[in-house]
Amino acid sequence: MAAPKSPKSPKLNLISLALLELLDEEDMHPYEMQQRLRDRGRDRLVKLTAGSLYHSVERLEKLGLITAVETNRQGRLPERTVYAITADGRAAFTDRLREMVATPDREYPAFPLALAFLHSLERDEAIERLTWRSTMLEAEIAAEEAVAGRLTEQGTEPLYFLDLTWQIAAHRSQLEWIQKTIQQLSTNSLTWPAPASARRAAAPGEDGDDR
Amino acid sequence: MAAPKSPKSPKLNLISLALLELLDEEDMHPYEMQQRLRDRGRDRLVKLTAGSLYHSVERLEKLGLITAVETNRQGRLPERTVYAITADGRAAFTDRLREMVATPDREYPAFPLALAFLHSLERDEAIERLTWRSTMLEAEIAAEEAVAGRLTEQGTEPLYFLDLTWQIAAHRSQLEWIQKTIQQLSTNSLTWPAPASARRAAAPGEDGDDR
DNA sequence: CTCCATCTATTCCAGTTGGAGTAGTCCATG
DNA sequence: CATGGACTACTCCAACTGGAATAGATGGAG
Repeated sequence: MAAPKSPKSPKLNLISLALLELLDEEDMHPYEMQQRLRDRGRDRLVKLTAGSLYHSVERLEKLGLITAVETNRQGRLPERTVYAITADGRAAFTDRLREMVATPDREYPAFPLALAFLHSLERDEAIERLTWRSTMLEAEIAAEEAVAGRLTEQGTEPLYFLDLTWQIAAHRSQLEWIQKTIQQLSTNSLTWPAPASARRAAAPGEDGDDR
Repeated sequence: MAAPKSPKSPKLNLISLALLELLDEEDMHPYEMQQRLRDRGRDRLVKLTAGSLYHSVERLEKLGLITAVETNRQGRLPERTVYAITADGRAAFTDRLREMVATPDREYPAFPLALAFLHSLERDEAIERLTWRSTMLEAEIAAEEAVAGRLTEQGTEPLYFLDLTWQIAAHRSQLEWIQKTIQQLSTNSLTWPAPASARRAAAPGEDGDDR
């Protein structure tokens, strides 16, 4: 039973995982995969571009996780190759999924770095920008909650949109943190230093120098 | 205005931003940048590899955001080129920073996708894996809190480790969500469908939503 | 004084990614 | 029945990433 997990299988990326799931339900050709992923809204969880998709399909085939089962052509349109998942493919999907569930991945989002540098802005500007961010976040949360509401009304099992409830929870917590921080900055309970960066007013195209 | 913000300046990536900050303090050569970034623990916020670093330096130079000011060599070691930030570089740094603070970036972490697929594991295994994840998260939080505690004792201004407090808050909220979800799964208040072995006959109707 | 591990410093290259391009079909419009 | 826009279906390529390789320097153990 145990497919012996080929020597050094490279970690499947997100697109590959999404593709394997699709092919587990039905054989199809790459373009159809793209459409289906979009229809399911998977493009909110995975960066979806033609280039990467076709490349991933190729790689999955080389790894033996999927196989071409048929090629056909309509008129003079480019040839379409229909792929099917293999037993190894199913195994690889579950393996990778288990791993992704169990282990937090070291990822590098931009915002923490921005926070690390926040002190190089002026205090007032920092507050302003953070406020902007919190507004956008509020909008995002509202949109997500609308979707979640609709799904619930339709009677979709919550298990099927765990990703959405996760996102909502994450965004709510982020929003709270930001609002709390704005508050602290405004009341000076989080103190701002003499900005060493104040000497360089980073206005582009400056010619006059500093007083 | 003098510097009309070059036609289509590509978005600076995280390394580039970190490099610009370093060079704003002092001229230095690439290897030193690497060391300093590590010393400051920036490698927690930015994926730091030699390849990307040297490549970024090259690109920054091409963009005119930094310039080589000196090259020297010690013995027969490879030549070191010392770089300095330019006025454009300073401007680009602040611009990008402002943007990163203000706008939440569409990023694609792995966990939400894993959650979207969670139902293809068996219920018990899902619980087990999530429990594992929560344990690792607890460890991470403990480590981060230890660091934060030390910094506070040393009298470092909280403004200078906002990134850490952010991470702690984020991780705490994630931990809570996971624990709550494990709870719901265990008590069956979040119901599991026919297990993985029974392939879904009726596809759950996730509608394509907007936004 | 020689060997080895470790540090200094950079280069190389095989993958990946993502945006742009290509090329044919299908349909509505004037 | 030419014209343009939307859709189908890939293909290409420039840029970026990250791991490995290179190659000399340095300090300490035997």
